Amino acid sequence: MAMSGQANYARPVTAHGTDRPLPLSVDRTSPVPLYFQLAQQLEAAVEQGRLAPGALLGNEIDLAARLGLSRPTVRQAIQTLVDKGLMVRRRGVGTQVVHSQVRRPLELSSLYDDLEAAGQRPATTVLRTMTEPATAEVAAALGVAEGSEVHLVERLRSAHGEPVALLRNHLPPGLVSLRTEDLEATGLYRLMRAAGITLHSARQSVGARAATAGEGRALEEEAGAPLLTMERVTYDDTGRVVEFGSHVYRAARYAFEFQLLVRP
Amino acid sequence: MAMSGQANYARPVTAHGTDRPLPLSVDRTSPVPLYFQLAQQLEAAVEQGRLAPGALLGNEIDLAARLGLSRPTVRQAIQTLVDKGLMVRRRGVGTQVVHSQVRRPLELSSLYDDLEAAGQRPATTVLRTMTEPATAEVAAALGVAEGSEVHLVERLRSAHGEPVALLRNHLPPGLVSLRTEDLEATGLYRLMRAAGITLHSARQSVGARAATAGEGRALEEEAGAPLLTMERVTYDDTGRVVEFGSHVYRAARYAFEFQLLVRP
DNA sequence: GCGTCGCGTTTGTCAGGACAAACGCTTGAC
DNA sequence: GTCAAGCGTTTGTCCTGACAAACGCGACGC
Repeated sequence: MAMSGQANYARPVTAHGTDRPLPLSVDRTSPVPLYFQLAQQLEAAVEQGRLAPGALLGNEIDLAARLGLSRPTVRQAIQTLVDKGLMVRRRGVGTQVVHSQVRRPLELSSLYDDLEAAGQRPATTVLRTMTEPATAEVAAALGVAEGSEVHLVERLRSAHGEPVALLRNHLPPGLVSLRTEDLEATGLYRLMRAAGITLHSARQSVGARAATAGEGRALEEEAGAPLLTMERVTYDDTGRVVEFGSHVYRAARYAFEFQLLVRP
Repeated sequence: MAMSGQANYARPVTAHGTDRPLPLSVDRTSPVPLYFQLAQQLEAAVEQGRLAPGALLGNEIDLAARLGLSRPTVRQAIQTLVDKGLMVRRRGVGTQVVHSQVRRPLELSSLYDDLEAAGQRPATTVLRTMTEPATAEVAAALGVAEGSEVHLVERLRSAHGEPVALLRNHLPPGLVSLRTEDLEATGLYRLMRAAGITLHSARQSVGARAATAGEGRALEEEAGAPLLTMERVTYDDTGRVVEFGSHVYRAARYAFEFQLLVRP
């Protein structure tokens, strides 16, 4: 490989080890931000293997010149991919694609969406919807006064006709109207989004315990069978608590998978 | 509140509702980046309640002028806090502190560090360290050939004299020297970091199952007792797999807590 | 042979400016 | 009274330019 200079420095972005440069371009007439267009194209290239793991991205200045962009814009695009864990920057070396299967971090997802994405055809049976006075635990989680009225929803989530999870949710009053037909047609999070609530973050606790007799009956397990438990408090973007969920999953049918990144 | 203009627009950063501005300053002689200094001060103010939830941060231009910084630098500082979920930006409104208890996202942490941080005084007993041929499952996780030699470590982790978890780790050969005295004095991740390995990300799966007879004996539970299980594949920053762990936790003694953020 | 120095490369940080888009409030018309 | 338009505010995006710090490699001296 004859190169003019001395050291073997980073070559431009090439497709899978060849010297053919990756086709990258941005559309300035599009309302999509330029940095976002570039980030999407790079991410697609990584996912499709056109940018091999370990491949160097070529320096930011050249990349910017090639695309007719400024360096900050290119940096912003790369930064979003670094934040996702797809790439690593190294001063004096360059930016390279991280080796191997790095999946996306777990999103704030609903079980319904998870199952649907896995092609499992989720179904929901509403067991109860009612309004009741908040217990101490529920009041603390929702940030309301103990004894004040809150909504309770109990649902059984199944996939392929087999029960997967028992879902108990408490909600502060007046946020969403909980109609049984809506709850059985889709997930709770979709209903909230449809009601104009912007979900922001959630605090989860995942543990395990033995099934009670009632849980066993609902989930078609024996009493004492191991269950995976999840408690979640969800906040919207103004910091309000919008939901407190206490869910139990059949251990044989469900596990939480997620990706952790070290914050640099 | 007499203001010159018409609408009640964002006031400057004030301490807890008063009109006393927050003391913010940067040290240009410090090697710490300016944006980082500012981010730290703002984060500390939020944590100490000097910046109340919902408080507006005042517009970026004024803030930059007050600190003698440029707007991009101020934006970079704020952006890190937005990424952490501490603040929310809204165009035409301003940046405000998110309400209430938003904790940090779960870091790629070791059980040892978790317990130590919780003041639990962890102790480790090494049950086995050996080298063995990789099974199909282990080989797939570590990315080595089936049957090639890999290290295996089995440890019992206790807190306050009571067993908490049974830890089985497989490691590719030649990465770290696994001496029993080191393993009992600290956690595996610390040993890796000390060996010059930069941890980058991990893929985890959390589930539940019933304890086997052997697990029951080790953890002082009965066979069939519910256990929390965690499998983890850890990568360093070059994408190498550095560890594959299969851990079981006593359900009564441990749960995973973490914070999820919605990616905008 | 081997370690050290220097140099070029590349990313990290920071400045200052400009225009566009979203938001909330006020004003005005009906 | 109610709804629409207008306007100022604030963040979002993008540009150009500059210097500093870390890294890897070759060249040099021993």
